[in-house]
Amino acid sequence: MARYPDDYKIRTRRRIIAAAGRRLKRDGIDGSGVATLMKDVDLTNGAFYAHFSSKNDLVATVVEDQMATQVALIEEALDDPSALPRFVDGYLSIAHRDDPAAGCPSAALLDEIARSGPEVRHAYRAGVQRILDVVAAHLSAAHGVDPDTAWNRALGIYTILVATVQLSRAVDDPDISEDVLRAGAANALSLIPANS
Amino acid sequence: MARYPDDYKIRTRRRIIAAAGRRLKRDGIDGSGVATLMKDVDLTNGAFYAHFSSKNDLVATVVEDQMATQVALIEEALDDPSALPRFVDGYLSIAHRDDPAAGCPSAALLDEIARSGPEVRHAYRAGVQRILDVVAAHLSAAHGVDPDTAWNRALGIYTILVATVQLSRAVDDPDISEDVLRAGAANALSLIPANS
DNA sequence: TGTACATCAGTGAACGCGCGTTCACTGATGTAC
DNA sequence: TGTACATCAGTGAACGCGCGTTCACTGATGTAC
Repeated sequence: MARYPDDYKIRTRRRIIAAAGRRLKRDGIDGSGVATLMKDVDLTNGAFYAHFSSKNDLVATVVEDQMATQVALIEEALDDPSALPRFVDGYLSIAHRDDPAAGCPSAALLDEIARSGPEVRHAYRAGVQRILDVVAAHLSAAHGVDPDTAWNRALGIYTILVATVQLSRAVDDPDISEDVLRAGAANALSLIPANS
Repeated sequence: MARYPDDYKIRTRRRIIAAAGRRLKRDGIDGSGVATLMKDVDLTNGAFYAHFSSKNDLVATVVEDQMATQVALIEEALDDPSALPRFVDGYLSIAHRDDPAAGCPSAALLDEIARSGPEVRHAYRAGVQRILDVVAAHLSAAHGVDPDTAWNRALGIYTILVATVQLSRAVDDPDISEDVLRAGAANALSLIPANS
């Protein structure tokens, strides 16, 4: 029908979403302009509105996509009973701290998401619920945590991880930043019972 | 010497800093323009540069001021041995969740501070260190926590509080938001040993 | 086989607007002589 | 006592720029007949 394959446009859309995920996590929501986002995939600003109805539409889509990626990543990581402590160490690594663009959307954007409109916050909530469900299930299955308290425990670990990375990025002293990461790991691990 | 009292200008400066603290926590750093910040204290944009050398200068000053306020607030709150759990409940209250402008700067701005320049991050680090010192000292004195681990423990409580409030604001479902606050309180309290 | 038209992803200029910052100016008060 | 000048916090218009969004247009391909 046209010179483009059937999935050409949707592939471009996916490229925009992926690149915008990195850009938003690096520069923030308010800090990323539409023209820049399109330049990241070698397109011009005008083409943006053939793919999204507004910047807000893109942001909500990106948050949904980023959270889905995070769910998949966690599900894959928690494949064996000793996996959670390893995941915690990776999350609280210097590599993650120094590369927000490739990292967790919550650590990079949570307070900006909190200031966003209903679509963005809806997408975030759906994602975070799935993450907490996965972690809670793992805590029950692999660590013998009472299912009634597993969700609470998952949330404790989640909040420690997110704010620890935020804090390690915000602080201007490299030694303190590393201390923060180490302390965060100790605290997160203290919420994980030894394997049983 | 002039029609103004000696402290007139510095009082205006303080008014700007206080109003900007509320505005930044409500709308974010990138979301708050200089003209709006000045309008908040019934002045025009031009007068801004008689008080600050740049917007960045103001933001660093505001972060310093906000963190000093937070330190004072915590020092005052932790006056007796049973004070910390009460502070946790207040921090994780619906009132705090629903009023970012009057609340904790970390909960409102931490990831935007992490993206800021050295001046802002320096001001933040100085403040957060004092907060952690105060909380760690209280944990040792009032809860018998080993001084070697008190700082770690303080950081665990701090990160749970900050990210829990961020999360409760980001989520679009009121029931889940309240569950998050409750779970955050349970987790934070679990890091505080019973009084001894 | 040739020509007219349809499809479609993307271009790039333009819209009005708000951004951070600069600067000539205002107007009220004080001092000098 | 009157006048010229200094001080000072603040005004408000203007600077160039980037924002989100719109839209007439391009150019390559396909279909119709």
